[in-house]
Amino acid sequence: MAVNTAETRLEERWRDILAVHARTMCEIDRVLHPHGLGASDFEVLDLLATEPPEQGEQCRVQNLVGRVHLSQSALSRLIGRLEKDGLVERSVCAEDRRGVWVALTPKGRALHAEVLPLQRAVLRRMLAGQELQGA
Amino acid sequence: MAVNTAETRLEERWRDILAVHARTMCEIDRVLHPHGLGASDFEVLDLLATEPPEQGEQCRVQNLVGRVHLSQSALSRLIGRLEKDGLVERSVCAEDRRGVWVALTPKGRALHAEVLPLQRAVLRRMLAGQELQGA
DNA sequence: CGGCACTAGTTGCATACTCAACGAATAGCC
DNA sequence: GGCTATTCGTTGAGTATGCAACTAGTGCCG
Repeated sequence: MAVNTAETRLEERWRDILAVHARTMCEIDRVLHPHGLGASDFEVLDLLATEPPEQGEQCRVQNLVGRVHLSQSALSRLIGRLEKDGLVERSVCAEDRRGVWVALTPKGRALHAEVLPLQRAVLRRMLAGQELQGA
Repeated sequence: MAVNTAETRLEERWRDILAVHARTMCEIDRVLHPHGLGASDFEVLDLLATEPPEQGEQCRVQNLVGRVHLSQSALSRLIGRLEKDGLVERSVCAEDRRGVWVALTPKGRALHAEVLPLQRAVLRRMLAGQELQGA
């Protein structure tokens, strides 16, 4: 019975994660959609925006993979879409010519600043009352 | 500063959820793939398997939507795939002929029993250390 | 130099997802 | 009965994703 209980709690916890994830993700998508962004797009923009500014918000694709929960190919295409929309710029990395620098354009920075409060608001709304951890 | 901290914690919590979700989901997929299942497939099988047995593990599609984090159309196609693989059976609901009953076949029940321990193991592995679920 | 292994990023292909539109059955209302 | 609104499930179209294969560049060892 003790084992059974532990199993059940694990199961419940997983269901919770699934539920919170789905609801929040969906809501972020919904809120960002009018601005032409999806949740993953925002994640990348956000990462670039919070890069050490001395880098000029520049970042190797390599650095992004592993911080976003996306395959390398998906990230490549995502950056392609962002570039097409004029939100980021790609440039070859001089030191290692295999690499690609990705940088936020002014437009990208502006859009990020615009939608950041929206995303935060969703987080506050969806993650509140969920305080199972912390404290 | 206080507000800023709260924002940051929210952000961190969201990142945690994202990370745990991605890692666990991916691992479940990896473990289930050799058996021809994905994570969503298992979720539906699991739901059907834990239905009140007096129903004969039968369930309306309607009941499933809302318990899986999938659109109705995605669920419809998923059930289609499961049916094609002989894991579930569809039948029209006599009382409300718009509805569709979905029932586990013996093969489906057997496969569920086979992979359940695998999924549980992943949960134990990935969700442990994330939170000492005390008690 | 030449060759081999490895890494970075992109692309072809197959698959699964969402949204919107649809067809069928039901429920309510006159 | 007949009519409209609603619900249930499926299907069409467009998009995002992952895997595997590919190109290009680097590093190492001979």
